Amino acid sequence: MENKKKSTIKDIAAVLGLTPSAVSKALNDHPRISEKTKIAVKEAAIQLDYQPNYLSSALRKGKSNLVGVIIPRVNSHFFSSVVENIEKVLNLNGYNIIMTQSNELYAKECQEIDTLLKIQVDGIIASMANETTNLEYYQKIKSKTELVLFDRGEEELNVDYVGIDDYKSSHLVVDHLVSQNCNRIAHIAGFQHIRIYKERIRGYKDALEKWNLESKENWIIESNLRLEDGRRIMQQLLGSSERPDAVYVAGDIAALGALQVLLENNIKVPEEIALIGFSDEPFTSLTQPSISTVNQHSDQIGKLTAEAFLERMKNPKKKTINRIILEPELIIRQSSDKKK
Amino acid sequence: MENKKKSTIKDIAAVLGLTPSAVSKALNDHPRISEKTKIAVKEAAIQLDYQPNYLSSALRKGKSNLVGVIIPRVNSHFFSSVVENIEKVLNLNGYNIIMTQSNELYAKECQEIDTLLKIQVDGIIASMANETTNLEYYQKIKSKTELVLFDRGEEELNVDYVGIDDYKSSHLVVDHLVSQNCNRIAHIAGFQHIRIYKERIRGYKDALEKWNLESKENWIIESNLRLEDGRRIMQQLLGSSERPDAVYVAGDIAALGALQVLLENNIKVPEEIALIGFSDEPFTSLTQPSISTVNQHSDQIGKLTAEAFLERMKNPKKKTINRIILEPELIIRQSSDKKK
DNA sequence: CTGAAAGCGCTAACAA
DNA sequence: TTGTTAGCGCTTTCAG
Repeated sequence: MENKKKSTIKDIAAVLGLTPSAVSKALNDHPRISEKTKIAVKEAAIQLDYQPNYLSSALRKGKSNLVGVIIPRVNSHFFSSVVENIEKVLNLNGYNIIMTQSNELYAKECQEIDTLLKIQVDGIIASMANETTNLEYYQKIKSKTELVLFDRGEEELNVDYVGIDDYKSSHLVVDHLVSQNCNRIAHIAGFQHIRIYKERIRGYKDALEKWNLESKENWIIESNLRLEDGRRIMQQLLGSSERPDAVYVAGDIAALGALQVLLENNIKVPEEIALIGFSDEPFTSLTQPSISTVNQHSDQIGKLTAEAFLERMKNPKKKTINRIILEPELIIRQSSDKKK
Repeated sequence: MENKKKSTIKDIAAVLGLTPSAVSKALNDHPRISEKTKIAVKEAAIQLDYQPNYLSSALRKGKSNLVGVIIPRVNSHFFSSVVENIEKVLNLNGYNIIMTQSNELYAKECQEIDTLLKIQVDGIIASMANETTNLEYYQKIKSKTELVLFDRGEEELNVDYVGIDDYKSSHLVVDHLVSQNCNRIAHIAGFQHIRIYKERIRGYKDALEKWNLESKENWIIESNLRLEDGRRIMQQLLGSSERPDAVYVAGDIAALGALQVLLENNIKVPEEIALIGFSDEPFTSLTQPSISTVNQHSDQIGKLTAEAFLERMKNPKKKTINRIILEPELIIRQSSDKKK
């Protein structure tokens, strides 16, 4: 069995008859080291299959160049695309990311935060779990390191944030539904304690008012927006005395559940009931009928979030908070387009 | 602006009039420390909002309790579910995972490997990128730390492996298609240089032979199995002089592309051409018609891979290699079921 | 241009 | 039961 031996700068130093400090400087292209020794050192490093030890240099420098990224679920196109773009930008700037998922659970989120802090990440980029109402752990992050939020973030935390205009999204949705002659529009909403969902509800209500449409309280139903939530609530809406003629769902997965129930009940979509989701998950274009939805520009969000983070790292003491709000884009598909 | 100050065992020691080493022992429940001081230390740790520093303890102990996980793409149900299950098991055993994705690119994979090695992970769990043919970097992992592979793994590397029986999968698929009276079965394959795809091709050929069906070389087309590959190859097959009456695709995404082309050409699925994919990605049940596919038991693979890793950590010198091969399961949906 | 020495935060012998 | 000391691998003054 081969030996799992890792070589260190000491080994390189020994081979070349130098001191570890000289080797360290050579490897880091320190200006006051001769080109000759630099070349020799780098040569030897390759020979010995030298791999720098992050732990020790991070410990010494007090900087790990690691960034923790916490997302609710990895298996969602929106979040994984955001992370991909964050990673792209941060890698170019010498950072590596540690991606973790909360699975929408508060307890898991807290655990992940603690782990990341123990690992001594240089900062944390996060989108909060649905369950999270207690901001204590996020305050803890703030007291120990840098924090930037995207999509699901609360204003009270007073940190840099990148997201879309959720209020406006609802207007786009309602305006479009009205143009399709819908006037009994229900909203399968996310939990009101989360800012983005609250904004979507607020936008929905204001848009209804704008068009002089009635806004029934039992047409706004909050939930976790899982598949089964969409199914359950759609069933509930179908059973109610006053059926809506359109349903605006604050998440695509729940919209899919709602669609399943509609089809199982032989209800024509969009003719009898129109349907609109949120996030532009890829599967929305695969269903029959395809689901109209709102594009959140995950690539832009990822890029801008990473840039906000880098900016914050350069200037940790800056007091002004950066809030970047992108324009949402309505994607009209079969589930809400009666003309086709 | 609040101070981003992290407290250390020194701070705790100072508060209680102890030495750092005593505090360290107390925090780690060392037996030769009195209950009284343990309680006092833990109390003070909470007061000071103490967060252990992984870097230093890892450096000292030569063990980071970090495990690197490299997957081709995070945005695939199969891989994200495997990772989720790996994480579950490893967390229970005191490990944290660092999840990275190669995006199917060899260069990215090498970069991720180097990063993980620098971070001094205690081991790496990986599923290889499609592009990877040069095993040099995997040899490098082996020479520095522990390695366990799942799904996409090569036998020559001679490391612990968890996967399904790909050869048998193809038999299940072909047997089923034959039962549906298909006898001109094409195969949109993965690249032959990857063992699992080679096995699927081998199984496909042997199964055809078993049923005395002709096996045309231009009915086996290798590709990257992306959506556009599925589209392109399906188009090619439709244009060929001898059209198949069934297509077995080695990946669900490519199968989706193939389905799109079939529908665009008004070909009845499964009546004119039957279709079967691979991996049981959730969207396969959403398409119209839904896509038959092969279930790879991602949860089991994740769990068993993590257990194999833990076993290896307990006994790094063990020479015998563990190869765990699970039974595949054919999931019959509309795209291949003519009776419905 | 290179060397000597100290130290990041923590742990583990060995002493006391 | 607690303290002393040395050191994990690397960086960084400060000397030479």
